[in-house]
Amino acid sequence: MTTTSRPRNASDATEHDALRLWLRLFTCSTIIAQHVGSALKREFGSSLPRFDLLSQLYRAPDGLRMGELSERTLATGGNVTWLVRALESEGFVTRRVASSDRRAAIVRLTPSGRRHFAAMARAHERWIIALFSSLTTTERRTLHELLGTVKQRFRLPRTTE
Amino acid sequence: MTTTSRPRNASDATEHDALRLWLRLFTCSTIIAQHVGSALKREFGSSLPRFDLLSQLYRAPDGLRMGELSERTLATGGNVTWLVRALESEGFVTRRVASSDRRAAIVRLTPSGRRHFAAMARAHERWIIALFSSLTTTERRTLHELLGTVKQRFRLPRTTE
DNA sequence: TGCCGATACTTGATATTTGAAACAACTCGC
DNA sequence: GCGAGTTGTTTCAAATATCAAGTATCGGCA
Repeated sequence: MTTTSRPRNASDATEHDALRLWLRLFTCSTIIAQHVGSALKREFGSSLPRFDLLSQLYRAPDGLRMGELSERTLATGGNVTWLVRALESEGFVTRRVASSDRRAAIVRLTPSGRRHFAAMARAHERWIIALFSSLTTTERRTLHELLGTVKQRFRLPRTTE
Repeated sequence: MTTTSRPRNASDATEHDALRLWLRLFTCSTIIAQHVGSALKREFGSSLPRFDLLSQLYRAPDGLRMGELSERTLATGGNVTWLVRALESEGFVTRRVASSDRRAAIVRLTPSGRRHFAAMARAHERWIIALFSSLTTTERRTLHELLGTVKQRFRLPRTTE
């Protein structure tokens, strides 16, 4: 069986289009994530999930609940519990019971955590800029918008299938 | 906090541009991966890494070495060993020592593995097409090309930093 | 030959992630 | 106030991933 040339129809192209696109999206994301992740580990003894979690807290001066962290970082609940415990033991975050709801825990950055994150963020920024430097500003914007459309798809109610 | 207008310089825009882009790229990829991964598990008792590995073998009728699998799937060596062992025990792949190099193992899809993958691929294709259906053909092509440029960056020799 | 530095892969210890079940604290209608 | 269902979080075991170190083989060369 050499060079299987099976018949193609019009939709075939679309299908392969979408598949190739997904493959490439996944590859790009994974490569960059590995790149950044290993750099974070090497230079800061950290990781991408930790960085991601800290960055959410950095933007939320009033702290966030575990559930909010879970949503925003795309990590599962159990994972957030685990990450926060580790970061807490290193003194980067604190937890306190919410006054309004005693089930909920509010997580905040400590001053030390804030400094730690700021340092990582600076380095992170440099790496990312370098990685995307092969695109023009316009291209970056286009890419951003197209991905926005894709992402949109997930906010909508379940598709009919 | 309403429209905090802090001083900006020219590079500021670029930086945030790149960061936001990376964040969105990562988010899109992760969401789709979770979506597809859980569907693969639910309907086929499989996972994205397994699917990925099988798809590489599907395209390589002559089989692939462990090392090649590792490169192509972006998984670490140890992980590939682990995955292949699992798939082998389920009868989806076989391993044999390469005749040319007794260190190397050549992995191939079994007929059963081929059928298994084909079934998953059909479903996978449907999901992906649905997920990207909010883009026009042209947009998909543009996205694909832009990501290609980004990916390119990693084939080049180390950047000066 | 016989040794040396690469290579291809596996192993084992450890780290991380997931998913489902378990808990405790909420809310609401009564 | 009292259950019944909800919600926010943790726990625990199983699945998966990583890293470093180990084993076997190779290719070449003195």
